[in-house]
Amino acid sequence: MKRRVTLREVAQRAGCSLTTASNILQGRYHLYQAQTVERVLTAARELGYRANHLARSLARQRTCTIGFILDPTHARITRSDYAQHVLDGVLAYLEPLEYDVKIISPRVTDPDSFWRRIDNGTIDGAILLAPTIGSPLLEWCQHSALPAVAAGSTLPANYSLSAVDIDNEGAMRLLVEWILQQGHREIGFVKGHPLHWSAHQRERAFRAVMGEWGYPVREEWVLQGDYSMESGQRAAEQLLRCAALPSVVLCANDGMAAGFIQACERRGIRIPEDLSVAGFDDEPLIQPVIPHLTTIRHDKYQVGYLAAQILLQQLEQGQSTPQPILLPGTLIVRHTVIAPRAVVRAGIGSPQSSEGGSKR
Amino acid sequence: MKRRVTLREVAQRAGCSLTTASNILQGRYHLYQAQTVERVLTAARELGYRANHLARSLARQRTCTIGFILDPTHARITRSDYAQHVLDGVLAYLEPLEYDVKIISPRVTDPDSFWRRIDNGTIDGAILLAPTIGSPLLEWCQHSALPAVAAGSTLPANYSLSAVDIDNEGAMRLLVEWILQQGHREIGFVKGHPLHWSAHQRERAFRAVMGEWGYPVREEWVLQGDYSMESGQRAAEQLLRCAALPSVVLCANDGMAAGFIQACERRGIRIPEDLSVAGFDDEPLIQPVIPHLTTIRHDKYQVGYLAAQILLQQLEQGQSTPQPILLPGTLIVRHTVIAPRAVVRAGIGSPQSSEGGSKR
DNA sequence: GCATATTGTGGAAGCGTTTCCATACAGGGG
DNA sequence: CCCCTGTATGGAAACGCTTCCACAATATGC
Repeated sequence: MKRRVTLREVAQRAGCSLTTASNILQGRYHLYQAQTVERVLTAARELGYRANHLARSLARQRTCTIGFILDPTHARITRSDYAQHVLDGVLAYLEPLEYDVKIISPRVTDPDSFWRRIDNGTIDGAILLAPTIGSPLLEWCQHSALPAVAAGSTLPANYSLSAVDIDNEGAMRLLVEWILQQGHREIGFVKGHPLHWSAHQRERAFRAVMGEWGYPVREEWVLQGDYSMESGQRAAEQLLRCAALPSVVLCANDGMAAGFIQACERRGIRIPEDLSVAGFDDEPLIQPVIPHLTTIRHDKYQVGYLAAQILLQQLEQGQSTPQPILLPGTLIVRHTVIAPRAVVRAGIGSPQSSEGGSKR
Repeated sequence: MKRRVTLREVAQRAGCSLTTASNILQGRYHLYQAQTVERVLTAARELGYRANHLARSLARQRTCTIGFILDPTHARITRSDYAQHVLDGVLAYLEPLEYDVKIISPRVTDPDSFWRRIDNGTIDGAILLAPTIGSPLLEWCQHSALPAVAAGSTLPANYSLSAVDIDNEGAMRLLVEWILQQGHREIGFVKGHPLHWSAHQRERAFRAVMGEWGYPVREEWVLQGDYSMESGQRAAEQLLRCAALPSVVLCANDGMAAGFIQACERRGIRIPEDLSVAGFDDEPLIQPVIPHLTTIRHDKYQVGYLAAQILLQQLEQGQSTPQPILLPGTLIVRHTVIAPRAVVRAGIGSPQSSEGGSKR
């Protein structure tokens, strides 16, 4: 393993100083005679010189590397589809800018090594992947000087941290309003994982729209889930024990919708003839299972892309005030939601409160 | 953004030299008086000192970071399920050892910047994710001094590069022999992507076992695919145009098997009553779609884990001779393969050539 | 012809560590 | 009392690069 070529050797060969070689290789040609520039450039080429980023980073006091930090409370999160898309977006934005991405997935719990693991001087900034409620990441972030942005979680305003996420509330409003417009009034809801902000946001939007339209939420139809397929199944089983059934059930994500539908069909409930079901996320992995799920689609790739962009902005023009960015979702109408029996071809309801439900 | 605490400040506060502070913080307590050790340690704690890895790397001439390098010929590979599992394994092995992982996904084609992108002094070694045939990665690797190991591709012997992969040939032999033992003789095959070594290995094993048992391969039943679901569908459509059909079709991966089965069912062919189908990979994402697919399972996580292990071994005890590691697959018998009509409850064939087909 | 810009170049001090080696001092054996 | 060994510590040179600033040499203005 032969030693790497250093700048000193290039300078020597070109017969000039380190300074000159450094400047020229950084493209500051105008400072020097064309002849000198030429000499340095050929020397570098002939020796196969590649700058040592480590030394450069140390001298420049910036590494051009950002950390993609996985929340330790998720188990093996790289396995999640979500993480992948976001990472893809991050890479897509950062690659052309010659920024590197370091994956950090702290598995230690002790706060000291945790901290050390993340911020040891090798990254300029951090993208926190979907920090959950009470995550040590957020705690860390409050005390750290390192610029950071959260990707995939909309944090409450009291965190002074930029965040990029899909607009959970807006998208859920969209869905609920559409459902109401279809004539549904008896609406069930399967909640997401209680440690995810998104779960609360989706539920809150559901309740808000119901309130605005003046329809009550029946609590026995609101079921706890945790975003997993199995929890969707459990929710279905629980719901089917109720005396009366809603006409539609909204699941806080597609996975639970899939589980829910499977469990229903196993019990002889036909979807959508007997019961309408809607999902959320338009998860491509779910599509082969439940091909016709009516759901909300949003762009996770874009979340990563924008998060990277925001972070770089912060790096370049100093810490700006944290701005939350919300990406809108779109309603994907397929075939698991139909109008409820009672109102098929009858009058369709409209909001009772004057103007609450406009989309952002 | 206040400056980081440096070693110098710790030394100053502890009233000792840089050397002393450095040594003590590296745990070389025995060199110093207990009192001094104590002073340095508390000084560091009080100031919240964290070593700058950059400077350390420069001084030590190793970065404790390895690159996880995506093949530029894959588009957006982070999206593939395969990559995720391997990455997961890599992280799992490297995290406890305090190694960092840098994701590098070169999107440039020009070989110079490509090279610079990968090896700029910031990584000690590289894990190449499933390099494909003719990939620039392999070309790079031949000329680079950086230790590297390929994960997820079994390279031909002339590449002097360690590789960790699933045992494509062995696993396919397992499957084909089992299929033959079920009594099948008329066997179709859907090939994988022609730029993946695995595709050739799987096909080669299929042909080898057929040869060893003395049964011909009917070329009109050997169809080109590319590992995608769609290509499985196309293969089915093409096969169904043949005058005669095989009794079983082996697809080189689960995705194609899923597409194949869907296309068959659409045309009224029942699986497995009319036609048996086997997959390969036991892709969890496919399972919800085709729950009962008979297939081969292997451990991608382990591929990453071992690749990382091998790489670190190379780093620590110098470049050893490249060793290929193959992880065995296991046969998962579910319900998409049944004995062919003709031989149900009849005599079962056995190898004609004496001893070719033993598992490795 | 002199003071003043302008242009091209290099010296040297960082950046924050590690580590080789030297030094200072104490104690022990002759 | 001197030499040797061993222990505790610090000086200083790396590591490879960037960049501030000074300097020399030439060109410009009056």
